[in-house]
Amino acid sequence: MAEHSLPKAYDFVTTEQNIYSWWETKGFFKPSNDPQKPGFDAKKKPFVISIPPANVTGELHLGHAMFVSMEDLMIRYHRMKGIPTLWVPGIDHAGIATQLQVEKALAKENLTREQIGREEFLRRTWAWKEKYGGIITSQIRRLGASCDWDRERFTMDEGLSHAVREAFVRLYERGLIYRGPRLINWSPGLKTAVSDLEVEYSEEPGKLYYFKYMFASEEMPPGDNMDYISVATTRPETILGDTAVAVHPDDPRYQRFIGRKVVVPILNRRIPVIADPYVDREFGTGALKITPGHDPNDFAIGEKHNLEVISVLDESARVNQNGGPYKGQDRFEARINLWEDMRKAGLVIKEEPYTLNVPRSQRGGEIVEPMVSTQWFVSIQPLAEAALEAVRDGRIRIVPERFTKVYYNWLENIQDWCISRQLWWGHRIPVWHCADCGKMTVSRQDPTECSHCQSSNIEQDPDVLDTWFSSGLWPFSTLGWPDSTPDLEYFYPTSTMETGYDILFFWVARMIMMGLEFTGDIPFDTIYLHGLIRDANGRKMSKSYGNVIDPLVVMNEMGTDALRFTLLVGSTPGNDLNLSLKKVEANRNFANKIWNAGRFVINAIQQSPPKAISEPEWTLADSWIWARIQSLVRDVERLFQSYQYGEAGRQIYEFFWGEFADWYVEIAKLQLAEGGDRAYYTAYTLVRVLDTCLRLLHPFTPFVTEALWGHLKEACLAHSPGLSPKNGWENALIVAGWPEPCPQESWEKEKIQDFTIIQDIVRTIRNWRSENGVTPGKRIPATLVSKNYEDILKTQSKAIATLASLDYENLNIIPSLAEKPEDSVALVIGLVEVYLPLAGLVDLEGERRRLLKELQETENQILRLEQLLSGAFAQKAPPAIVQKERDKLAAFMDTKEKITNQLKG
RNA sequence: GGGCGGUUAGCUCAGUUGGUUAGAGCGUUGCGUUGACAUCGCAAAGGUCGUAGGUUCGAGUCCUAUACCGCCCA
Repeated sequence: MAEHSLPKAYDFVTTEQNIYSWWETKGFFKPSNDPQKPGFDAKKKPFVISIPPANVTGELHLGHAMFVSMEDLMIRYHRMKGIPTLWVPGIDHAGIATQLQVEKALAKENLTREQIGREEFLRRTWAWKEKYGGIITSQIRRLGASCDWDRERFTMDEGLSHAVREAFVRLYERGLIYRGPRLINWSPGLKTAVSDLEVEYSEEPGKLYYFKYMFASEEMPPGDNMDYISVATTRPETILGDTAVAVHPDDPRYQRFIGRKVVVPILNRRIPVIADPYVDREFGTGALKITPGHDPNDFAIGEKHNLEVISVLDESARVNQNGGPYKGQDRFEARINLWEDMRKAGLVIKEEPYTLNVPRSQRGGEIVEPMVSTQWFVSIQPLAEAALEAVRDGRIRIVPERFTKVYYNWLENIQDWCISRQLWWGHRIPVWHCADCGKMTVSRQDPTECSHCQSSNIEQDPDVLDTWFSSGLWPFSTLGWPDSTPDLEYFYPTSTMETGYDILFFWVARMIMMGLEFTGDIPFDTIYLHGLIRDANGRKMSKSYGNVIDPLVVMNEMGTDALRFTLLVGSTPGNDLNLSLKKVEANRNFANKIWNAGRFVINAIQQSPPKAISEPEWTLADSWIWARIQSLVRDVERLFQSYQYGEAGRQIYEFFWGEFADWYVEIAKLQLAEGGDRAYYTAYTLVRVLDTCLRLLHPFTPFVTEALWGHLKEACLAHSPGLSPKNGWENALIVAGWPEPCPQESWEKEKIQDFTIIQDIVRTIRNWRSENGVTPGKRIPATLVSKNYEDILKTQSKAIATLASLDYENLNIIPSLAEKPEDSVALVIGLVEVYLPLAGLVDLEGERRRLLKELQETENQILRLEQLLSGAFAQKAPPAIVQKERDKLAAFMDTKEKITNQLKG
């Protein structure tokens, strides 16, 4: 690349592609200390992240963009610090989602999976995975993800499948896995159990149905004219599965009925009236029908009272043989028909509008049915205890801290984990049922015979495991567990788990439970949770709203760096981010700003002498920018250490644009024009500051910084090697050293103060010019008066003149002035007075009003400060703070005097 | 019902050991382009930091209560 021909605007399209493949082929993504390579040092502590595996069916969305940006930032930061860094990428098999994709393809051929059989179905699914599984990883690369692709894993890999089987068998052997009928959430559409976490409750309008539960006729006590209990339900079809009616034990309305029998409508089964304090006397009629087969609360009551559990629906949620005449009807159809029949039988009392809490599947929204079903479960209690302890005792820290409470709350109330799914795509449960003795064989290797009776008449359990079962093993299975591989030995436990707070339960908690169980160690010491990304107005992105932002489109239009910077800087830990394209646009501009500042610096290198003749004499601007960048480095380090990446990014942005580009670069132009050593040392400062900024920005905006850094390095080496960093240039910015903070030096504060005065003077003059319509190009004479700062002003006269568009030939700087110059306006900036000629530009009356307004404001401040300093503040506040306020007061007094004098004149 | 978060400029949001004139981006208004950058520059207008109490010399920041919005769990 010819150094003279950097394009005028940053071209992210070609840059991104070139840079990424360069990084990858150069092996920069590999850990610098690798147990698989010679020279490995086991004593160096690595920094490790295992990626939250993306669904193999997935298309890149902003959630991916967020976690990749965040994790890549952490990885790049640690890598630049010289820490051996590993980021393990991978994808998961996404049981249901993938199976649906393949079934959809089958449907196009008019086939179902049942028709082609399990084996053929799996063959096709693997083929599908081979074809589409790489899409998501290539998209993750586009985001700049610096993961070690040689270590990429898939949850259905041989190795990870091995880990899954080992985990299952170990839990089984410890007695923590059991199989049995329990009430679970059933998806009638998918015909599988689904996780409690995958059910969402939505409020929907419905009805509350009141009806009569008639007492069994043979029990009618003489003289009691009450022949029924009225009961209300939102789901009449479940009446078919009722096995009791419950009332509150203290409810005087019903106490006398407890223990008697009532008759299930239409079916005529006899069921008892029971007493249970769970019943809410205020709700409905105060009497509750109990359907243990189709309601979780009723199931619990049923267990307590030893009630029969009747399931009245089949796996498609049609009424089964227990539903008498309604057999074969869909659950909603049966609701209507049963209610109609009850109306005919005189059992209906009334219907009321009622807001239902409908359980819907996260996937597709179908209404989930609580059903009794034989499934596999993990006894979660012992695992949960250990997982709680690991966070309680501080071995694992959650950022932001408030989520620890959420974590505790969930684990303290956790239910046994239903791990079986009635799918074909997934890890098949390693249990074989014997047709002869009926016992189960649980095995790491596929057995040929029953371990109990040696019969070969065995068949593997048809179910597969919940995808989260394999994801839970992810931090260690990806490193080779259960084998004690060099990777596992060195890289485990990993360092930080970074993910969205929405999968704290789904995934993070499970990784902790399983990590502790199987490795005896925590899987990571820090959990960093980011928020969810919403649209510009805070609405959830969804296809039906049409407000989905596609990160690929954004990257195509504005560049990856712009998107990354927006996501990283716009977010605070654990808080949702409202993403607007305007923000991305602003950050695209920032990338362009970086690029152009770089072009300027490179040009400066080329225009300056290749070496210096004497020792440096730093200008005020030089010293100021040095002091400021040191301060920035300190702040950024502090913020990174406390996970405030967004704030760190913002500060770098402000420094780069607002201080380096707006002020230092402008003054540098003058210094460069002086030529000689002045130009050389200015170029030196420009290079050092830009280099430092590029390093600080690299984790945020890796592409533009890497590209520009390469040009900078090249320019220095070609033109003035003396401008290079002390230890020379590294091979690439991605592996360049992170700027290390050093303690503040004594000169820094003063230089910053002095330069701030120059800035104030320039700003005030610009402001005045702008307000008075003096064209920016017009150079005007000026007189600067200041006893205290005469010297500084004199050395900076050229800078002040240029930045404020003053006529340098007619700029006077003097310690004091006997008399106010004729026809001029005075601006007061602290201890400095600036006189500008009116020259017919400004009307005197307007000028007088301006001064009066300023005087008023100054007097307000004096009053405020006098009150402050005469009160308790002066005694109780720290002396340094008080002194600061005293100084301010003195400055305002001075200003007041000056303004007053001017008003006199 | 329990828990958590939010409420700061027209919009979207920063503001983490409390330090005394509250910031940014976008939008609006005015002015400005032949060498780093119009993907820009220089300025301006715009805020009783949800409300009410409290702690403190000092509160956007800490405490209590409360309103509204949102999320999670049941």
